Amino acid sequence: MANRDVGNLRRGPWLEEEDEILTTIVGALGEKHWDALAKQSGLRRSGKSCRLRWMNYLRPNLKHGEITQEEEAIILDLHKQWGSKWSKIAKKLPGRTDNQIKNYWRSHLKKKSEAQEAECFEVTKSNTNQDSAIPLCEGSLDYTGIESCMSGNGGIFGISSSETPEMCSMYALGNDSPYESRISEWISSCCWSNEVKHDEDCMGTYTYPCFCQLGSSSHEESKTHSVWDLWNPIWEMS
DNA sequence: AATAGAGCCAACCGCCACTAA
DNA sequence: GTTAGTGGCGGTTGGCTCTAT
Repeated sequence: MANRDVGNLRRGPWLEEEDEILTTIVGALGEKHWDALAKQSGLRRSGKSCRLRWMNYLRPNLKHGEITQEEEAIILDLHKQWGSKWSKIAKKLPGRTDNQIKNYWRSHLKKKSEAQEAECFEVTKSNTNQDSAIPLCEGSLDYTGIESCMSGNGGIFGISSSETPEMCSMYALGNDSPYESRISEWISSCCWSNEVKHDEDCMGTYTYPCFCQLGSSSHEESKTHSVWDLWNPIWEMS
């Protein structure tokens, strides 16, 4: 990466000497007032650049090694819950920066996650002779499917099976949607019912009877997936 | 050995929120 | 209430390294 000086400011990779100066000045002045700190340091760097270098590389207690399997599992799980809230996820992984996690996600986990997402698609062309399958877990939600999947215990929306998909949609998108508070009830009830098999921590994958709509035909089958995959698209839309 | 393509990651950019004047 | 300054965040860029051909 070539240095690209702009005006009086240096850009591009940091030199060892610059790191030493920045470490010294942050030690003396603290992690604040980055613009003033940058000027006082004599570094030809912007305050933003100094802050970024400190936060992502020089800060004490940062972990520079590889992401562990435990950390990877946490990232995957939290990304399912929160999406690309990297700084929020980073707070749960001491020593890791949001930038590290973001880069790791893009280069290692995105494909893995997408592969898991693909499992959500009801690809049963051979069974139905349909050319296209309707994804129940993607952004364009099929509320009929969701309702059917989730209504066994009242559903996370608080609907009964007699209510319409439109009502389901309305609840999910409304400001006073009850799903957020009901989801924990739903999870706990599912965990202890015969209807849904659960894994060890009750927050991972579930197998539940699922009513699948494929084009004009439909069928019923068992489905194993994370509850968050059903919940997140709704959360993002609300 | 040379080259192309993919993957990785540090750094930058632009936007937004917050705060003080 | 408005404006300017600042910090924080997520998305993007681009150079370096590795791997396959």
